[in-house]
Order: sequence, then C-alpha cells, then structure tokens
Amino acid sequence: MNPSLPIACTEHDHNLCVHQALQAADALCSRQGVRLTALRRRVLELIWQSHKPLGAYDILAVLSQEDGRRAAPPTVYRALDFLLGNHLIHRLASLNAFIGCTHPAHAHQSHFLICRVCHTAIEVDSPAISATIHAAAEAVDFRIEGEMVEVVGLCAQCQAATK
Amino acid sequence: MNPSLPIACTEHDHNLCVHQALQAADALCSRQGVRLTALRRRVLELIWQSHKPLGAYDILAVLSQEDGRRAAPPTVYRALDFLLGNHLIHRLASLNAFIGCTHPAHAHQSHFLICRVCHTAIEVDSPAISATIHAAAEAVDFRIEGEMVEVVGLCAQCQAATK
DNA sequence: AAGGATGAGTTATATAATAACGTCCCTCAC
DNA sequence: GTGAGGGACGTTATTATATAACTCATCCTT
Ligand SMILES: [Zn+2]
Ligand SMILES: [Zn+2]
Ligand SMILES: [Zn+2]
Ligand SMILES: [Zn+2]
Repeated sequence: MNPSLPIACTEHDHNLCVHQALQAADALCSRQGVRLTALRRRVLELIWQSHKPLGAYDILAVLSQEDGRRAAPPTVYRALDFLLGNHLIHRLASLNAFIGCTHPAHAHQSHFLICRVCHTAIEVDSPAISATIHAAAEAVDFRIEGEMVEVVGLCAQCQAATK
Repeated sequence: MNPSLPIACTEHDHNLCVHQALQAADALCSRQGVRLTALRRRVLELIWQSHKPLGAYDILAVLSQEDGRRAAPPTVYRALDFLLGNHLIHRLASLNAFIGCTHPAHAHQSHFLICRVCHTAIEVDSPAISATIHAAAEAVDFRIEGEMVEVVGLCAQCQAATK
C-alpha cells in the first residue's frame, strides 16, 4: 500500500480521526466564541463517521432513531449551516451531501476528489489548483469569492479492486 | 470596455449566439446520428436565451405556457439528459441549473465562473486548470473521470457597477 | 403488416431544502 | 427581581428539484 495516499483512502484508526476532528471543533468554536452545542457536535460526529459524504436526510434518520422522537429537517439544516459557517464541514454540491473538513483551522476552498465506487471524498489541498483558477479568472476580470472543485473518478483502492 | 472579456460579459448580438448554437447543435447531432427533435431543440433554445443558467422548472414553465397543455417534469428532464449526453449543455450543480455549452464540438470538462450578482456563467477553457487538477489527483493515485469547477464571485461588469 | 426501438405524455412519488412561527432558556439592563 | 432581547431548537407546512413506472404514438426494419 502506498504510504503517501491520503488517510481517507487507507486503513487507519478512524476513531482517532473522529476524536481529533471533534477536539479541533471544540477548540475552534471556543476560540471563536460560538457554541458547539450537543446537537451540532452530534451532527458533526455523524458526518465524521466515515470519509464518505453524508446527506442531510441520512443524518436526520439517525437523529430521529436515536432520539426516539421527532427531528425535522430544519433541525439538521440549522446544525449544518452552523458547521458550514464555521468551516467545520464542506458541502458537496454534486452529491447534495456533507463531509468533515480535514483542516478547519485555516481558511481554504472546497476541492475534492470523489470516488464513484466507494464514495470516499478526498479533500485536496493544492495551492496550484487555486493559482490556475485565479489566473483564469483574472484573464476575464472576474473577482473570485469562492471556489468549488469536485472531481469524480476512481480512488486508488477501487482502481486496484476493479483490475 | 475590455474587448478581451468573454462574450457572455459584454454587449453583443445575442441572437447570433443562439443561432450559432442551434446550428452547431444541428450539425453535431446529424454527425452523431442522433435526433435533435423539436422538443430538444426548443429546450436548447430556451437554455440559450441568456448566458445565465436556467432551472429545469423554469424551462417547464415556459413549455407549459406556450404549449397550452401542461408539460410535466420528465418531459424536460429527458430533453436535458439528451442535451447533457451530447455535450450541448452543462449542468451547474451549485445552482441546480443548466447552461449552453460554448464549444460543444470537442470534449471538455465543466469549468465555470458564476457571477453572484447578475448570474452570468462564463465557461472557462483553461488547460492549466485541468493540468493542476490532474497533478493533484495523480499525487494520490486517483483516476479522474470528470471534473467540475464552479467558481462564484463578481464578473467584471458587476464589479464596476458596485464600485 | 408485424415487430422493435425511440420519443414523449401521464401520474405518482422520491429527495432536498426552506418558510414561518412558537417555546425555552440564558443574559443583561434597569 | 423582572422583563426585554436574543439564540437555539421544536413544529408544521410548503417549496424546489428530480425520478419511477407505465402508457401510447411514431417510425424504421423486416
Ligand atoms: Zn479516518
Ligand atoms: Zn476543508
Ligand atoms: Zn450571447
Ligand atoms: Zn462546454
């Protein structure tokens, strides 16, 4: 196995992923003076349950089940809005789904490689991608406010599996 | 006015845009041996009515009105699927909307600059963007099947207007 | 004319997201 | 204290986007 592969694509202690993500979220929210309430934290935890994007209604189903009672769409969407606003998750428009941000501490754009087979979404941190996008925008005098890059294809594992 | 700006951002004879797009579509479909039926052609024409992405239900509303009888969603979505499949339009996932392809004759990815204010969508043809995306994908052994780049911001005109 | 493929009409439903309003609870000025 | 204000969340209803399943008409092909 290629040791340089992103963690999302490799066998790893995923409990540690979740734990670190939640700790980072706690730290970030306290630093920002915003409240990571129990509900918001639980939604973030659910999103982090895997490296695959999760739909709002999937989250809703889990909450409804474990809460015994209700849980309506606005409950989930408000939590998601909070998490998005504080850069703790990203929204993948091509999937209508959400995924935990792997480096929430610094501002960055949403660049993902999404496996068509196993649905793993790999967050890419490539300044070169942003640089070329900025160059193209500058050429037509366009002022960038937000970039969204979603690439679909096959991750390393699924390529190997289908060989 | 900057003469190097993309046509979508400038004053121009838009009837010509539409006319050329429909002619190109006729040519392409006949070359491919597929049928650009009246309905499909009409939907393409509606999408080309501006350089702003158009929603499926906007198309549906127009068709319903002019047809007298109510057109139903599948009618529109089937036409859209055909147009997408033959690369005559692109789908903008971040807007759930569709826009005419400016160079359908050769295969290419979906790269757009979308103005937050006037909603104009500028199709970008930048091999450099694809190159950097490919480099990032190769670094993690990911095989690309399709790229989606949607950048939101302010087009040149709207920057000038809000100054 | 029979058979098969394609395009499109029709009805119903699935999936995703938001609007509008109410309640609880905490905090802060008075 | 108390009550005004605001944030978080519950609740109900609705809007927006997309697809399933079935039907029929048309047009080739044989
Ligand atoms: Zn993990
Ligand atoms: Zn991130
Ligand atoms: Zn034009
Ligand atoms: Zn195009």
